[in-house]
Amino acid sequence: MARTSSRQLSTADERREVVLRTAIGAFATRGYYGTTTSEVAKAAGISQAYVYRLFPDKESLFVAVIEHCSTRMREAFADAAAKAEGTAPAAVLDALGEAYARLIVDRDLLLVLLQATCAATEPAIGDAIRACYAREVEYVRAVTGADDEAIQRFFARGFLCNTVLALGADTIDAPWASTLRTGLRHY
Amino acid sequence: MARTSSRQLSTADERREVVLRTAIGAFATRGYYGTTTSEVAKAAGISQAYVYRLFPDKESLFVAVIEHCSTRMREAFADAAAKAEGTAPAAVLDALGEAYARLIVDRDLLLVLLQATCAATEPAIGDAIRACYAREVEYVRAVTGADDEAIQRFFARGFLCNTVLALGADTIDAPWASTLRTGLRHY
DNA sequence: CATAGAAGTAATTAATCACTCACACCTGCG
DNA sequence: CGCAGGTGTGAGTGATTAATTACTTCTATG
Repeated sequence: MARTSSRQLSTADERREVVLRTAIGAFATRGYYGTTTSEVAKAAGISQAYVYRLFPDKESLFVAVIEHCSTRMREAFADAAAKAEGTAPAAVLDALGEAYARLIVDRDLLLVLLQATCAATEPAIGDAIRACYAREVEYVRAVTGADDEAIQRFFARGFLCNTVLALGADTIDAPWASTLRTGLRHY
Repeated sequence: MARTSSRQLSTADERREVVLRTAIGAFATRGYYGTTTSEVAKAAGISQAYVYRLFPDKESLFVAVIEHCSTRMREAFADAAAKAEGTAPAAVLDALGEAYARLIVDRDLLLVLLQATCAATEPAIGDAIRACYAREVEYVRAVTGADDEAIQRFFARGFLCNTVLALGADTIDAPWASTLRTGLRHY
């Protein structure tokens, strides 16, 4: 039978999806070490024990979250790149920047990647976030054809955005904050 | 009597200094939540209990570490700015960039600021790191006379450096890593 | 020398953590 | 219906944590 809405239980795969999505918010605000599995469970509306049915351990869950965010980011880039295909490197980069600006509406998605960077000394997490940025950089290179310098500028701008978000500088009315925000698109 | 080297005990102020300096390394690698007061104590060569004689709690210690790093950074900028005083904004900014490149030799100093950014949802830590960047940005503005865009570029480059360091991308031999490193000075 | 007070710690506390296990409930299928 | 297997949890486990307490050792000074 096709999945009916009269079902009370979800399949494990559906639950995993829910946990993954809700865990983003938790990890984004308090990072890997600062987030407890109970908080994740509560956010997902399940018991803490069941988190361990869906993921072998906290580290695996965090790595899965990283990969989820990384994938969503690349999908957003792919959308933008498809529309700007064949134009000059600078134009494609600009389209990707636009995609990034729209992505930023969901602050948590980018903050998770920042948090992952901060927890990169944990081997499995370091591997995951490095792989994420490796894919990201090579994807941008492939789709834009831009040179090293332009790609670097693109990512530097991204990291700036992340920092502004993490500091809450996007909602602070002070010269230093608006200087860091200069020219950043937001929706 | 002037402080003799035959003393076995340090003064509390001396100890506080030592703890502050050694705690930088601990907090830099595992962040605020991930670092235990025992690790800090061990690194400083004192008992865990004595950490609480020198600082009221873990949060105050971390805030003190942030301020210590922030101060050292501004001192480095002040040195560089003094030498480049009176030259064009771009030249002063370049001198500050050079100072930053030399500062980066001590990875931990910058990583602490990155970790503080990630823990900025903790109110006291957020206040400290925001104040740090507020001072930093306004200092750079005052000493260079550069416009918003140039200052923003300067900090974006700094955040890029921090991320490269945190990822270990400075020692990775892969295209994505060297693309992110493009043109970055290092010593 | 005696002693006040500072330097320093071992031992402990209460809370919280990641993780486990035994068990209950639900659901599709023969 | 019966029952196999998937969904889900309550009630723990031992380890670790930030923070405290009660105590010892050192040292400057009168």
